[in-house]
Amino acid sequence: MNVLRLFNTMTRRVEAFEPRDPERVTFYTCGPTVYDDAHIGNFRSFLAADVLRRFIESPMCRVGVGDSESARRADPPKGHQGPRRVVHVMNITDVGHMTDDAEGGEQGEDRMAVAGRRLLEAKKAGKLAAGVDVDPKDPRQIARYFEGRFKEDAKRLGLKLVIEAEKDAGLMPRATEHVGGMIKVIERLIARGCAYVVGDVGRRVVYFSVQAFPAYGALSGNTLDKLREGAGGRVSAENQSGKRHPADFLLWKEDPSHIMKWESPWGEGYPGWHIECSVMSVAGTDARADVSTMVVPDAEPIIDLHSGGEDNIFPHHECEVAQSCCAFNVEPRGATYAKMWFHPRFLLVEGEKMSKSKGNFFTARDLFAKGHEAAAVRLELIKTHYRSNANFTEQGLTESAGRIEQWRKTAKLVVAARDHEWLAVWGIRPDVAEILGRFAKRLALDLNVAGAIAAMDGLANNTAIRSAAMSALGIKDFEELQAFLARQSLPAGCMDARSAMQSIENGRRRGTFEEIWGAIHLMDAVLGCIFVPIEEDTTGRSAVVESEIGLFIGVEPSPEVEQKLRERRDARARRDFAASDRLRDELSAMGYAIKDAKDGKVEVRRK
RNA sequence: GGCCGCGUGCCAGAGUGGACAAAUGGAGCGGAUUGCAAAUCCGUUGGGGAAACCCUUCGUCGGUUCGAAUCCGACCGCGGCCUCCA
Repeated sequence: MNVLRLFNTMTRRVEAFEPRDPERVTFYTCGPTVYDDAHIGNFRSFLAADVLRRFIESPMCRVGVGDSESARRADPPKGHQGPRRVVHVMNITDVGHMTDDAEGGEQGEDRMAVAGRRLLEAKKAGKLAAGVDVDPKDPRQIARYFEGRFKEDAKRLGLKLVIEAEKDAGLMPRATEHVGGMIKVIERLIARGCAYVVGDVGRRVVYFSVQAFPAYGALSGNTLDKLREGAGGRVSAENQSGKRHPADFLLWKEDPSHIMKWESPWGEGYPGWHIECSVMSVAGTDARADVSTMVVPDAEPIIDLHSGGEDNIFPHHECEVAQSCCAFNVEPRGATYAKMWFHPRFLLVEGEKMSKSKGNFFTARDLFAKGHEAAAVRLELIKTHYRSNANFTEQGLTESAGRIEQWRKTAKLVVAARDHEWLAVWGIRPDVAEILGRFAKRLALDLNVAGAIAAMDGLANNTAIRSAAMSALGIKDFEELQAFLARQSLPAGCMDARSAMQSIENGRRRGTFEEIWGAIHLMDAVLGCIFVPIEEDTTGRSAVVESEIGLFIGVEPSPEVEQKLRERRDARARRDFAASDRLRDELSAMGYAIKDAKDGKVEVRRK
């Protein structure tokens, strides 16, 4: 099996992923600024990181252990496969930072202040949900409010790290709780001559000196000479005063009048935007690390993997590299901070840039509120290669929902038939090992999720398997199948990898459906779309209410609908199909899709 | 102006030097089923041929190669960054 290869933004090549310790991979993702609800573009990036971390944890994944020399010689290292943990950390940026961040946070209005104003308006308009008690003047309360909402959305979308963080809060550190560490790191940077203080007491500013880090620009291609060339008159003279180089960026700003402020050696003020990630990536991935004393040998990487949206490449990640290497590496020259840089691209909606004015701007909860299941949103957001501009469409969302329904249909049949030998029943036996191999191979080559989905289809969207399982279970026709599917439930989450592997092995040896059951779990542990926590399915689409004539599926029964169904039944009984069709059209106009079922009953769904 | 990613069939989206007329899903078409639908199942979807096979396709134009959707160059288009943004 192939070693995981990814496109590394730092080297601009697809290369083998070689964590320092293959049994414990450190992964840092730049998280949300919690001053508003996260939109689907944010989640596309977070979900790409989630799929990657899930794959790295899968027993199907092999990571490189060779030295970088062997990686360079296209001589693939044998790799490591086996128990592996990913320490995945995502920060919460709850420090405001500026809306007009011209020079790294000195101008404009604080984001939390903007959010507060928006909340205040919502409160006045009565748009805030009942029971929400946020003081729009308190930035910390605002941040907590949106942080809570972010975590709710993220959990429903299956972001594993957010679920883990409920038990281990260190995995989602808050910037406001690490200001002390930031101050320590800034002090180290000043001591090493990589940062300097300008201005008089009362208005002091600490800048990072980009000239102290020769590799500045390696990540984005914006090297210092090119930056100067490209500077299109956007640099305001006002903010340049005191800087040694125009690209120098803010580490600390003394400003006692700011709405969020902390004591520091440079007076009361607030930290720059980039410094928080340098601190939290270390603190989050290694609880024992102390940023005030930590030293990383030579130019070695500090963490294995770092992800963020493509807009983060410059300036944010470029600055992070410079700060972290200068603060922690013995030899900052040539250091890269993270071994692998992973940057998912932006999302288009209906072929256009997402924007509020175009009306194609969606938060995750907008979609949930419209009745879309989180798993479908997840699949739609992960299905396109992370380095392409994905196109999110209503049609695609419907397709993804349908696909998941097919997968679950097979899963329900297979779990019920798991002890049956199926070779004898139907004579069909898909090559499970081949399918799993294909699944892993595709993901291993720069995280080809669409290819992995196709592999999943090979098992979970396979009518031959379904037919065989139906035979094994004695399900004879479509009606019986429907009844079976309504009864049969699925477990809330995937089996752990060990049990899944055990099932595959047992099933294979005994020639039972258990092999497929295990394989579906192993794959869904990465994709995360089939087995979702029961409480996630809040759309109620599986709830069935049975009345004398109707089977209301995910729909509240209403006397009006019942009446029309009865009229239609009578019309059909006297073979008045014109009237019957008219009633169906009327129901359709009301938003219901109907389907004649067994015993003269009619299934009613939302269109 | 500088730096970076992407560009595939009706749609979405794989494929990264030969097994490619191109995975997988959707949509369409034909069939089974249905009063008609829906749902489900089977087949099919560049052109020609009964068929081995031949011709034209993977933004455009060139190049490398025995051979390219796949590698290189230029151009065009989309997206990102150079100001906060996933």
